[in-house]
Amino acid sequence: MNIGEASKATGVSVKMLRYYEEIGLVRPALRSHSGYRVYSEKNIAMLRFVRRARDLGFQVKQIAALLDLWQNGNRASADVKSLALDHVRELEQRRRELDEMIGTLVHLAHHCHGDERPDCPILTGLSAQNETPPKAMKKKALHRSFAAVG
Amino acid sequence: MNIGEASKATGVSVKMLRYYEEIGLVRPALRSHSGYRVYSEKNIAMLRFVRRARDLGFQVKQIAALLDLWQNGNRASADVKSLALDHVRELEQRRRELDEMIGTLVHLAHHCHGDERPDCPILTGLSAQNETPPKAMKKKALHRSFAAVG
DNA sequence: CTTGACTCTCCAACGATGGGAGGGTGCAGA
DNA sequence: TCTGCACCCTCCCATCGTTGGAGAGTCAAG
Repeated sequence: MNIGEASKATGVSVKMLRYYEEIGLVRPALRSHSGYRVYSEKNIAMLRFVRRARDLGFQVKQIAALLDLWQNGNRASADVKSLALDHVRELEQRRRELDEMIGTLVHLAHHCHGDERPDCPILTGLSAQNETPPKAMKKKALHRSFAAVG
Repeated sequence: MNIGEASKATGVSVKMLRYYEEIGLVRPALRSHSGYRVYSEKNIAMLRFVRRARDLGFQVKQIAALLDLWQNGNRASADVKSLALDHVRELEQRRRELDEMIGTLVHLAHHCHGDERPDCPILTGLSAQNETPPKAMKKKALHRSFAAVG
């Protein structure tokens, strides 16, 4: 199977297939006589696994750990569950942050008459003296990103 | 006010202060005789505004629009409200996606006994034949990131 | 004058992804 | 066989917001 077919079969873009190989998330694919990557059904299954984990918001490093467990017959399901639940907690944390943002914005927007007049509580709220109104934001820096590709 | 003090006063890191200037989000700061950036109270207020908008998950481009509105006395509050509500919708979309991930993961984890045995429904769920179980993921690619710095 | 804390600019990295250039390959049809 | 097209290869660059460091200059206190 060529890389294009593998891409269609897994939902992972050609670019990402090469990238995952480059960063060592998956083992380098075999090559044809002319240097084309060749994928087996086993490879395809693994890549589908990777894609689903990405869809669930796992980061590549976490997926590497999951792949290890997946391929290791001696794993304990507790290890997998622990990884998964750690991730759930992280997602829930992000969710709380989103909730807070949404709440604040909705609150501000609710007090904005939204007509042609220039005075707007959203802007005055944003330029208020203290913390982001009305609740304080978390203090720890964080940096998250995720993507779902279809 | 030097850049370090401005950073403390606004909660924006020194690095980001220079970056925001570089990308044109804020006007270049005045300079002292020796080339140090000097910030006025007005600058500080503007930077606080920027930081709060970032805390609310606005992207830099959106903040630029907000800053325009903030500084433009002739703005219509409807414009601000519209921007804010657009953003709320985007945040809500992200939240739905998070919810779906969390739901799927919790469902999988719930069916995992989580002991020393190797068989684990989380892994088998991830390697299932079809879409990410149990619900299909969204099809459109998306790429989001946010940060809160304290 | 030295020392340390600050500042400057420039360059690189992160994470995951997309885009494109410039070149080789494989296969089908004329 | 030649041509053309779709595919593949490896590079490099851009994104977005942010951090880190190197190498050099500046400021103020001791």
